[in-house]
Amino acid sequence: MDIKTKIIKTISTALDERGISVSTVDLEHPSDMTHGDYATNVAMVYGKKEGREPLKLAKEIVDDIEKILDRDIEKVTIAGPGFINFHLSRSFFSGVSSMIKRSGRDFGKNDKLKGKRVMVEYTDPNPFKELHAGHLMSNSVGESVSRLMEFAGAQVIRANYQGDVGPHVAKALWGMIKMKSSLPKEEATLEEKISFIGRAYVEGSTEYEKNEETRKEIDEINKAVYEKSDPELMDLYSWGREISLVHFENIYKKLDTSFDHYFFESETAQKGKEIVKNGLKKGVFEMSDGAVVFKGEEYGLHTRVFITSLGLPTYEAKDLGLNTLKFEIEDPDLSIVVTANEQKEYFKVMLKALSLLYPDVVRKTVHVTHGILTTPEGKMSSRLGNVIGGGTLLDDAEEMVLKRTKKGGKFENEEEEKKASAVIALAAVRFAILKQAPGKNVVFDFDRSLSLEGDSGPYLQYSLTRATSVIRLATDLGIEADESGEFFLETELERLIYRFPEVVERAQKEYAPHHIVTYLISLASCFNVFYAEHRIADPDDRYSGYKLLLTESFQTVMKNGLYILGIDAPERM
RNA sequence: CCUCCCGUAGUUCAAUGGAUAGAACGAGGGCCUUCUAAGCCCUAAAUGUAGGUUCGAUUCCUACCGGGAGGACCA
Repeated sequence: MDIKTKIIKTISTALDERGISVSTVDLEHPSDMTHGDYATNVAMVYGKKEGREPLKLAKEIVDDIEKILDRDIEKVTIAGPGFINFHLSRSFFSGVSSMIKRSGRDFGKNDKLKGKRVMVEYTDPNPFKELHAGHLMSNSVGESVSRLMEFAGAQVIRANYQGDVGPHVAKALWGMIKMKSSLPKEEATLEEKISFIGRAYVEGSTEYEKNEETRKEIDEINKAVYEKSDPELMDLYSWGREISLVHFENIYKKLDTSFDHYFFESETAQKGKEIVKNGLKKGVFEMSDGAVVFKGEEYGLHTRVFITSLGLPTYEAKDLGLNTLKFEIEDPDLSIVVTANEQKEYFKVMLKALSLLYPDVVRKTVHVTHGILTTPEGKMSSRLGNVIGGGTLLDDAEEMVLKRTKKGGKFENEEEEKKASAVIALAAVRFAILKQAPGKNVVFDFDRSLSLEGDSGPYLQYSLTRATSVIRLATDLGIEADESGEFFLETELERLIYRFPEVVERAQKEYAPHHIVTYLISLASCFNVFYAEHRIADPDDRYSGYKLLLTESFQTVMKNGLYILGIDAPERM
């Protein structure tokens, strides 16, 4: 039994003996560490309910608890309007450090989803369009949520859904046909080919807005792609699709994510259409102006088109296909979909419609949203030309880091420096995205958002490399880690380090990686203070063994925490 | 017009209904002959407005003000 449940049990027993029965006991960490390590407000809450003086009730409870105090709890005190504060003991802290060392990579894990299969769908870029900074957000959130689920013992299936059919594809194809003379040759670089497709898309979508004639042509192309009716067009289509996908793979590699399953709109479209047709018979959908729509108003939502009057499935129909297909193929116990929060209302409508046909699928589906990324000038849009490319962003970040490492990185050779720079750059990007609560928008200003100092990914990595390096030194000096820290000065570091599993649990429950970020920042800060105030690798100090043990447990927690964020750490920096 | 989200230091973000609202950047001042200064220490600086619920509200409710997203053939 861990310390938290032990304290809760003790409190509820004490309450029970006074005839006060409670379902849950609120136990929190006081924001001010001088108030102890755990605190409860039961005396205030139940004192009021039972018509008793809170302070008096608190005193009675404390008397009861003191009778069964064990070695993990130093003392129990009453403070303020009736808080009961628990102060953990020296032996608890040193015991925890040993336990963390034994657990290693498993420290922080739990078995809340043991044996369950969880599918997480994220990133979702569209072939023929640029993978932009927004997809990086989806990727960072999705990857971190995936790892959180793995920390709960689940088997995670990473899925990526890519829109390889639809109007945006038709626009790009139209542009490619128009610009056929400058079509890159086979031997051209991938960048040249990608850039060509990008220009073609911009050309197609601007003309689509301006020109009635073009609009018809593009609609024709759209239909032809769905029906695969024009072999020559399909050759061009396959060429562009393939190049986009190879380009995406390169970026996924940089992001250190790999997917187990790729879904494409070309495969969900037909299935989605059938679901809608079936639903039309059952009265879930209805005809309106030649289109098949779902009337969301009956459920406090809004109406959306699922099949256009041209007979083509929209995104909503494809999503019906996708979400049922997931269960046919992998049959997950939980299906998590990560998208930008601008799709929140849309998703409600789609899921409502789906729930009327496949209630089981919807019951197991969770929608996690991330904020949209805006530049200081406003929302990104390809029309305004202020879209930040995902690949470009990563490259620029790496260049910025390289500039910093040149100033004084501690690398053995240039190859290591280059490799480390990529790892540090990714940390800066991931951190900037994951530091805020999910769903909140991010105003992205390159220089300010991608900080290498203060609260940042590199700050976390730096604290870890310091720990790693001092552990190396201490080991060389023959210092051995041991628990005999009984008389050693208490630090905030040990009072934070054991909380990691609780933080993980909360982040899992809320699908909110930023709790990990917030925690790791204060943990790193505590370690840096500890590092500044104490000499760890000191063979003449009788407590160096304990300091080493504490450093090792910090190293483990930081490593595991960074892993959840999708951040790797360099050996040196 | 309707629905949803958001208003916290100059700026970017935190705070399961709890105790003195935490950080970082920026500003000012200090700390490297001792384990990595991408670090540490000190100072100044914030809950949009008005009510309500509560022993206690940044958090919950109502109204208003301000910003964003969505709202029939895009994704």
